[in-house]
Amino acid sequence: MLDLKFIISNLEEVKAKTKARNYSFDFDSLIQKDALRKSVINEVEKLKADRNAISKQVGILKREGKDTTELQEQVKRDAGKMQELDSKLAEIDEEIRSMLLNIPNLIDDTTPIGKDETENVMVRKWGEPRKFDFEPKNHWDIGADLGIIDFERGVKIAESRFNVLAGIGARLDRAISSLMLDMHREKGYIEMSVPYLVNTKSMIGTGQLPKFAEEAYVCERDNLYLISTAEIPVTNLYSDEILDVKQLPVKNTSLTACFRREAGSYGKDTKGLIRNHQFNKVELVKICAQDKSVEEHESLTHDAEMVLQALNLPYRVMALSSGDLGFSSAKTYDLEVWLPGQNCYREISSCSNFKDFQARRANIRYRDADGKVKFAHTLNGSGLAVGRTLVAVLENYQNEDGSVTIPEALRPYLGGLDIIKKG
RNA sequence: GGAGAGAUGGCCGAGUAUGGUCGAAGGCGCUCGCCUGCUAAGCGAGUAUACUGGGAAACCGGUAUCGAGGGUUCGAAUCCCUCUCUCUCCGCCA
Repeated sequence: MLDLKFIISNLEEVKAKTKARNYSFDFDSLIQKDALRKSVINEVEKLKADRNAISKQVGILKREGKDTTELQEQVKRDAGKMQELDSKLAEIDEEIRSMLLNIPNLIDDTTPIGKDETENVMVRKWGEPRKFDFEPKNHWDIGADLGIIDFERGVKIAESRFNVLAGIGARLDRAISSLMLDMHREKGYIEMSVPYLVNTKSMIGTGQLPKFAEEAYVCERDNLYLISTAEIPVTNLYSDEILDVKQLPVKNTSLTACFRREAGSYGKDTKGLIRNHQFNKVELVKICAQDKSVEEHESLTHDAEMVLQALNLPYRVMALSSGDLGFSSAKTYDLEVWLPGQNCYREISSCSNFKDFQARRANIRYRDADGKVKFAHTLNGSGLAVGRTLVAVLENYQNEDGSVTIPEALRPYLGGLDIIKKG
């Protein structure tokens, strides 16, 4: 959520930056509403000031045993008017809030301007794609052949885009998660185990609601939502709290299942593990002081990259262009891992700096060294998507005979196992 | 699921019977100053937020906020209603 005063005093900048992300918003009606709001406030507060003064007078006179009937009558005359204005004001406030909740974050000045993902900018590249002397297979073929991914039964017990990992597949998934959590813990992140169901307030806090309601699974009866990312519970852990600047930065990591309806993506990535309704992800979340988020964003991205390096998976870092940027983010780096089976780089992590956008919604603040209470900056990134990492391992480490070599870094988590073979 | 208790500032906690001088005692914490050869202790002062009007600003005024929403009243932390959440006991259960 943007600060209304900031919008008003920097209207042209806000309009331009909103347009840069292909968003249209009627700022003029927001400005009008705000003007209306101020005039109503003026009117009603004048009435209330009078009322309060008279009431105080009544109290004093009563104690002296004097008659106050006339004063009381005087206040009664304005009671209806006050109530009317109060409810009008409440209505206007609600309208303004709902408008504000639907305005995306301002893009950071270093975010490249571009119409969509084709204009994302590569920041750096790590590792060289392996040269195969055979035709590399897709992970769904590798997984099915090895009997470690069971797509049919996933569909049977749930619906399409659900899958089952079996045997070494399940263990590999767990090994990858453990490696990630251990690496992050060594970097000072605190591991958190959090609810997978959250309330509406939390969904609004991080920006999933009200705008993206169709993306979320809902438990209507209990008014709870399945999380689409650990960002939601882990960031909202600090909602309505005032942290001390000495506690910052808060650095948390959390492994959760993530649930996404993937509405509107029918036909895309229907095969394999790339776009499932449920997947595991290790998330990194930071809460920091306002002047620290730029460097914290860089280091968070670096922390996510280290997992790919530990697994020796080639990747590139892309700065998302304004047109591809998520609603709440000011700046995002996507990590894209090389997938030889599909002969392309695919997103495996998204590291974003939200600045104070989420903090305003979730009311996450801190007391700075100067004693002032300020909105914190929030950041998060996948570190990494576990399912997609599994995909990358299968495709990059596949052998001609259909077996898959286990990356060195994962072997300690698999009792020293170094290769997955058929049968 | 049944019965009961509760929700007050950064935190703890009084106030609720008897509505008014309560933005709210006291304590802790924090900030500044003093003091002590360091540390601790001690002494003094200060210490909510949002909105809004005026002002270049420092600042000054107003309104709101004691879980949320509504009601009674000239006036509500305090009385009434609804809701949410938390805790305790019982039941059930991984």
